[in-house]
Amino acid sequence: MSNAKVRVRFAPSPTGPLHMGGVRTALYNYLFAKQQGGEFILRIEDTDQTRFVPGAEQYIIDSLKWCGISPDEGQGFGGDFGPYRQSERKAMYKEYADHLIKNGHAYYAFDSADDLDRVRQMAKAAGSPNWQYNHVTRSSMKNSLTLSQNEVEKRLANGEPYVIRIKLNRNEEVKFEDIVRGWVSVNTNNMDDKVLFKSDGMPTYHLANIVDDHLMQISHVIRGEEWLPSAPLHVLLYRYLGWEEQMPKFAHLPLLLKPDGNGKLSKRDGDRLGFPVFPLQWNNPENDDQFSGYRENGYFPEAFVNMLAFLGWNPGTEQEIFSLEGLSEAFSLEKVNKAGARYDHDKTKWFNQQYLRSKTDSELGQLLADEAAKHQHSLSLEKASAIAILMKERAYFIKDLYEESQFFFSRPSSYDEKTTRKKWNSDARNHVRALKQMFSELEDFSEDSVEQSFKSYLHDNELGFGKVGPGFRLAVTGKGMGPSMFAICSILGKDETLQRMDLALEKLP
RNA sequence: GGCCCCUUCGUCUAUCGGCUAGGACGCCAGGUUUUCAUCCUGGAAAGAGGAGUUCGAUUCUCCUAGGGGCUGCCA
Repeated sequence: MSNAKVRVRFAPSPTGPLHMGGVRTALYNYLFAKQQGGEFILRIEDTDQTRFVPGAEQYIIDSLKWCGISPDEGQGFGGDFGPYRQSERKAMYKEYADHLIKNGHAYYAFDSADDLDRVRQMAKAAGSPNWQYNHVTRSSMKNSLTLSQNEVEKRLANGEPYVIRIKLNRNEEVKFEDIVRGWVSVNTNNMDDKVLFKSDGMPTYHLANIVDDHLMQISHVIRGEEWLPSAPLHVLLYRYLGWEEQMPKFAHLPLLLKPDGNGKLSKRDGDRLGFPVFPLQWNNPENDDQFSGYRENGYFPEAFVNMLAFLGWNPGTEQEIFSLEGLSEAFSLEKVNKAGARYDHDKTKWFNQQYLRSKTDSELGQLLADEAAKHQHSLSLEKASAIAILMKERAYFIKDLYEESQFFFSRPSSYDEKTTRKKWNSDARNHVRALKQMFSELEDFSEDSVEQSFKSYLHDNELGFGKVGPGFRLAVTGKGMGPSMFAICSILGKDETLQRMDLALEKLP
């Protein structure tokens, strides 16, 4: 490995919200950078002005921040290699395209989009589905290879629209070593003369990405597998630009696949299958499109990140719960898998549950109190913590914690129908009445005290727990199941508990 | 269609020529629990197929099949 400083970039295009596959790419870049003591850079690839979506760039920045993987440098984060938006670097690219023309590795092409369309249609009709602008077809097109120099200069002087295409040699094997895949090799006969510079004066991704990576001194290009087919083209560009010695190392990541059926995870899968595919909720300002986000669905960013890290990578040990720091220590590109990873929503929920349980009681209490406040329930931190301790084993999300705790906040407005039918009878009614009498005489209404009192009642009357417990629970909480009744009573307090018992005696049949 | 990449339990994965193929999620059963949840124990569940290399292949090579990606003046 070279001794150059590690600098990696995440280079999304602001054409919409960043989906979880993109977040994972960003995460792997971040982890690698942190582990190597390098820098993680955010570059916005907005060379296609027709696909600009307002708010998308901010969404990307907000998403990275929420995940805790903020770039060290880049759009929105400052740095010495800016600007970090390709549209603002527009003026830089032409010189490199010109350089390629001068050294014979690129040429002007004057074919209009309509021309190309027509040729492709004709080729298709003739049974060839994939017409390419390449070393054989370029000789019958309008470009600086077929037109006289005079003609070319005239067209340029007249301001005729043109693009600049790379000129590929025929039958040349292009090889490079990918960190996750090993040697990859493609013959130029199977590649085409890609457009490097568009007629609107903007570079295409291919040119911009090489120029910027070089200028920004990027050491490793870590990106999705969908870029693998164009990697050889990029290698050639480094070569033709004279930068091959400083060419970054490549690592092409496996794709995230949809949980059902085939294909890569797409933005519509979430709504279809009932889980978010985006980190944050997205409301498209231009139409009514709305996509749910992990944040809004109550996921902890640590859980989301932990889950994502394991989709395509694992540390080789049996540890699965990792903090961000832990991940960056354990991470290695060599242990990234080659095959696509199918997203598993159950596993994601499990991760969230693990993180919920790992919170301290007071953290959980605070989160529960916050959640309750959203629903106009004011709750002391002390009480919230007590409830959280009791309820956390049955929650995946904070909102579960809140919803399952409803009976603490308000008296039963109804009673569980099944439990009423099965457990509420004249005996149950008598027990509740007797217990109420006993409890009313208790000075100490702590969990232990209530339990002791309750158990002495059972003992004195030679009753089993099952004879009295369910009716008691039903009376106080309206439910047929839940955590320890003694703890519940203690949290509710003596007055409230007694009043609820009264209420039940009045309302239940 | 062409090119490239990939292929271990349902899913995420471990194994870097010699294992009863391990773990996690989910699922099932039993136990603990007044109930539910938790927790504990156990269970079902896999190296696509075919050749070759080798004393020995999940592991290396090739072929086939299957899956995925790319195939735009999109990234």
